[in-house]
Amino acid sequence: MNALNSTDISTDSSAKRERRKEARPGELLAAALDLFVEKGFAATRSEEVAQRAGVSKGTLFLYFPTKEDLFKAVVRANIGQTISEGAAELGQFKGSTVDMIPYMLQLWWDRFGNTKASGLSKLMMSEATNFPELAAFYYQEVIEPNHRLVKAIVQRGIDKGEFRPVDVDNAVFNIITPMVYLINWKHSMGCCISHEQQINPDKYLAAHADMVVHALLKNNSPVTKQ
Amino acid sequence: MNALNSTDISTDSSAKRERRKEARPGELLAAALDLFVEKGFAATRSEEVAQRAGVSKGTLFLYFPTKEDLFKAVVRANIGQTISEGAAELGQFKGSTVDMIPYMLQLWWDRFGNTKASGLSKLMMSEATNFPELAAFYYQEVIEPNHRLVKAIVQRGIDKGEFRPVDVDNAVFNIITPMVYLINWKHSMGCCISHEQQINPDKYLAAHADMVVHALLKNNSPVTKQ
DNA sequence: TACATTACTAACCAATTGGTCATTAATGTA
DNA sequence: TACATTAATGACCAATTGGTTAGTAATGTA
Repeated sequence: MNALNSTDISTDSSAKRERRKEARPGELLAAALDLFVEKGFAATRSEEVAQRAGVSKGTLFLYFPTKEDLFKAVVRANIGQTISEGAAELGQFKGSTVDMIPYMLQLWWDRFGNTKASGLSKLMMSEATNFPELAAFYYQEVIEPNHRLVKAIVQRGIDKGEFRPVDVDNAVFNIITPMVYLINWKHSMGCCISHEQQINPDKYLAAHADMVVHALLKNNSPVTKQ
Repeated sequence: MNALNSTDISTDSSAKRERRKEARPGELLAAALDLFVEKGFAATRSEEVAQRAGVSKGTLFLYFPTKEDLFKAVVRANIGQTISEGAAELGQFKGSTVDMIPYMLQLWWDRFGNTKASGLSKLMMSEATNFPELAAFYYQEVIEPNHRLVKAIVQRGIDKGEFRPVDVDNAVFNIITPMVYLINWKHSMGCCISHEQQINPDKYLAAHADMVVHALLKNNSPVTKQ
């Protein structure tokens, strides 16, 4: 496009060539995360990744030897920190476990669910069978620690006499899976349906917290707030 | 392999050529479902689909003009019947809603979750953004009816005075999403982790039903069975 | 200003693969 | 048995794309 003004040699397309060795990997990883999450690994063209990061395809392969390496780097770059942070923050919670549940869910949403990194969840689910070793890595670095964290909270509630003695390991799923579903939804079906069918995260979160607390509570004595 | 016994002309590879016009589409769709679920749409080679169905690539394109058409046919071929069946079966349930919940979950698992068709869930989640119109179709043909069904049951419990008056629309998610998670897990991470980390569907289902019932129950008076 | 270094580019290559089509052979029929 | 029909094949094509590399230009330095 813009084929006319050929007087000036420097067309729009040939912007200034920049050398920014330190910034490239991060920008490429960010672009790749976006595209992988949106289109899947195989359906994403590596040149597209480069383009979105503002470099040529050659530059992409300068920093990541293969497309698979790029994928692995994307996963590795976006996990780890959040869970340990959240665990630390929850560790010093002093209130009742009943209050802790909605607090934890909100924290999880703010720090992960509402973040670009949450796209990893759907990405890993989609590509798990294509990258088994990476899926196993994701399991032990993300899923398993998350389960341990939630399990500890449920156990705390039981130990303090707030919760009834449930099957803790399976109760964890009841707490976590609706959250995971919400983020996966956001990155898949959520893009394809009409506005009025969208899930409202705030209401969803509140209702879920309410359900979880009632499911665990020993008796139905009035909860802190409605 | 097996390059020696060239005496017999009919090698293993050249089996008898069969003409089975009626059976081909179904076999191709079954093969495609397997592979799409396992590897994703883009990562699945159409020749592989043909091979698994026992035909040549040419035959595949004889029945499905393009790979996308094949994908759409796979989705369309695997939805519809189960939901209405389940709805009918649940419609004539006469017991308490408390008993209806585990019954429904088990029914859902037997009729859908434990079936090849359950792979559709992960498939649609993976490819939703690549096939938005198909995702919307899946939403209104599968997801929405499912939600309506579960919603009716929760509403029944409230109307009969068994359940407390919860936010019905969001409570539905609490019931459904752990089930969806289970089948998605089975087709993704489940393939990549060690045996002792696997989810036990029976325990998972039982624990989930227990949680749901307790979450909805008006008071904690003893439930039918432990 | 001349030179060395290297981040970056773009043209290019080789392999893959969705899709086509002329040919082949299974089946029905007279 | 001869012929017509058509389901099925597999060699083939064109387009795509992961990955390479020779060359270019930005930057530091003497």
